[in-house]
Amino acid sequence: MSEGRDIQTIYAKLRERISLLDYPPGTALSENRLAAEFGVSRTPIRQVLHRLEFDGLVTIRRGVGSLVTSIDVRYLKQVYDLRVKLIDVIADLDPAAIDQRDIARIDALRDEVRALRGRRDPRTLALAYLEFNRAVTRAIGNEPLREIADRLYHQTSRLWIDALPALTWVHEVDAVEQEIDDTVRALRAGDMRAVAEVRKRHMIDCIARVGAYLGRFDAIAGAPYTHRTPLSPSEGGPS
Amino acid sequence: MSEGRDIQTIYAKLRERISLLDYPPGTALSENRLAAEFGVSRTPIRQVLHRLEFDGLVTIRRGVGSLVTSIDVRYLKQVYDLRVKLIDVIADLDPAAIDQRDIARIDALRDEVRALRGRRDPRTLALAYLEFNRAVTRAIGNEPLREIADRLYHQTSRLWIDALPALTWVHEVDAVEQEIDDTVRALRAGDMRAVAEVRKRHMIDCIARVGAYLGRFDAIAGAPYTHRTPLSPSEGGPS
DNA sequence: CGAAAGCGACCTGTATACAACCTGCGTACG
DNA sequence: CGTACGCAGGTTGTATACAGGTCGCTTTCG
Repeated sequence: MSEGRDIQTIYAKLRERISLLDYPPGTALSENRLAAEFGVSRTPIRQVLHRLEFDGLVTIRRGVGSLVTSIDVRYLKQVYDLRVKLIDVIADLDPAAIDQRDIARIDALRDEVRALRGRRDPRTLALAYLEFNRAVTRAIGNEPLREIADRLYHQTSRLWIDALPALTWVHEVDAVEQEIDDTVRALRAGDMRAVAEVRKRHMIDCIARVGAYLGRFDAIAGAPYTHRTPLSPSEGGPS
Repeated sequence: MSEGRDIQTIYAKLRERISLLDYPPGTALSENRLAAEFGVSRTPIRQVLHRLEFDGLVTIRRGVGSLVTSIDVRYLKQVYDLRVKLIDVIADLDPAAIDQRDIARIDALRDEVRALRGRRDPRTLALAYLEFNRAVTRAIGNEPLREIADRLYHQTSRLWIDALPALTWVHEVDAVEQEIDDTVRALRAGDMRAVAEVRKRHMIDCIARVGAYLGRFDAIAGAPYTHRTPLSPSEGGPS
């Protein structure tokens, strides 16, 4: 059916589905079902699932299944802290040559996002931001750092997307559009330091907004945040 | 034969063998041979090899084999630059509680290293430094950063070990002993900032020494460094 | 004698059969 | 009625058979 038969394509598709919450936390990803969908055997599917487990997006439990991980705020707080620090590192190390087509693509994304102002469509907004992030990440010259940044982004992206329905729609759209606009301007000026500052500021702002939704994200140090459709009902208390 | 049948153990063993140059660059790691050695089938071995490929320590080529990667100086230069920058990030983020046993272990390692001053044994020195690094890495409180630091270290460790025979033995032993000594002192004082500074300084010094051996490591921007026993003879020119 | 084609041994990639394991439901028993 | 046991269905883990590919040696032909 679906014609993405090579492993890398399958990996990219599944990761995007998880990142965009097409597979919400707790979803069981059966190897047999995925194998049937992509027209391959379990073997390459297993390979992909194990890599997703390494990425922290899936938990494989023998006899149970491969489950999309819950959004662990305690852990993601660490990832966010790290990502903010890495922004400076990205700016300090040598940047890559920026492809003009990437800049044009980002420019187009800004218009796409602006058009979403009147239409509440969290998934499309999230997808646009994912593409924006992908283009910006390509500007990281240090190869290992580029891979690390990509991995860390996909770990945290779900948190914002999950919070989207509870946040003020127009506010979020405007924030994304502004970030894209500021970034495109800094990219055109060739000022990677400015790009870094823009990303850092917007990331911190985003953390603040999501944190307000979660109820003091900063202060969280104890129990992990369980998704609204949690896997383990042990947190739910007696019914 | 070898009783490390679980995947994690096999992974750790193979990674250490590669890191310590027990498997020099270009070594062919046959799935069948490894499966026989560890008493398992090809399946778990494949899983380990693919993870090692993701770590940049192995290249899997269909029809050829799983080959230990060559020491690519151009790439490792990026890794080194990144690791130096990450030292500061490690110091900025919250540290983990340091286990007193780790400090004691490090203290013991210093004596082990000192004893090596009169006996030229690169592998034992490298193993000691690997253990030292492992203990220090455990002090990184930020979990994703801890994993990243571990991964990056194992990518670069081979470069120094490979250069060891060409460097001044006593000089290298003294450098390691001094780094361990300085680190243990900073750890006992609970000053993570100082630990970071020590590590950064020693890392930069090490880069300089190895760079001298490679002939201006800093200036390298072109062809990758091919190991003395290179895999692809395409670099050798016409015979 | 040289070069090229062919073949064989070995390798990884994929598919599949089987083993080990977990979960939930039905049933039987206290 | 409640609890505990057992079994059935589904899941991942492992082993293995087969397909596809690469390399080097041998052989054969120019």
